[in-house]
Amino acid sequence: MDQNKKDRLEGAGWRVGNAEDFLELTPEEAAFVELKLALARFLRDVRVRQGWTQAQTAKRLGSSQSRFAKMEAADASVSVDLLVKSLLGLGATREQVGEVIARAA
Amino acid sequence: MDQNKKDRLEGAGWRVGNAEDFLELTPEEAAFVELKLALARFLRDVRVRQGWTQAQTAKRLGSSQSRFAKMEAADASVSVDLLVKSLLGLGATREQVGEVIARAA
DNA sequence: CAAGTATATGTCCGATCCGACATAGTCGTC
DNA sequence: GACGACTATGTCGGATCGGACATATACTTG
Repeated sequence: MDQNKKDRLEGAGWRVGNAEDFLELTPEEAAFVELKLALARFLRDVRVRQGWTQAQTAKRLGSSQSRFAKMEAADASVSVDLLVKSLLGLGATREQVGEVIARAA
Repeated sequence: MDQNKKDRLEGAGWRVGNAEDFLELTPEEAAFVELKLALARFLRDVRVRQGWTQAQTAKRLGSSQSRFAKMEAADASVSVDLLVKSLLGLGATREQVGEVIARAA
């Protein structure tokens, strides 16, 4: 968010910050959430790059469209285990998974 | 294992391979196990480097010595979530976690 | 706008996970 | 070899996860 918009919102009575501030996460919790989000984004990238639907991809993994949607959304009910297993199941390498975790925004 | 030893064992009627062969894991499953083992080793490194016992470290994390032992052993009852959360809780960064996953043996 | 296709959200329940406790094994010191 | 400190293993009950289903929302096409 640019500074202008931030100022305007705060001028209008809004408090502006990141998820860490808003949800009052500890730094570790924030890092964990970021890590999950990075994996979720990567999962979507892998799927979209192949031109697959969520339903198709879920079937490949022996899962359901709804759960796969939650994976891509980094839903609270989705574990890092599931994200990593799914990525590996779609052909991503351990190296790629590590890179995504290490370097993602 | 060097080739000599491998030959001797196989000559004696042993089949020699890695965990993947022995347990008949798929490549994805093998990669997932390796990933867990890498995190478990890193967790032990972090603890030992600080000169802490398992009990001390577990207490810091709000867990128990027995569970922490299982973490370091990459026990089947330990999730990647728990390993990652524990590492972050001990001060490791997301970048370090990613590097360990990407580059570990 | 109806129908079709894709994605998102809420809920259920069986499966798995995790902290805790008990106890067993390991190692060094006396 | 008894003791103490540390680590490993087995088990249990409560908590969380995950596949499935139902349903909602969003977009496209005729």
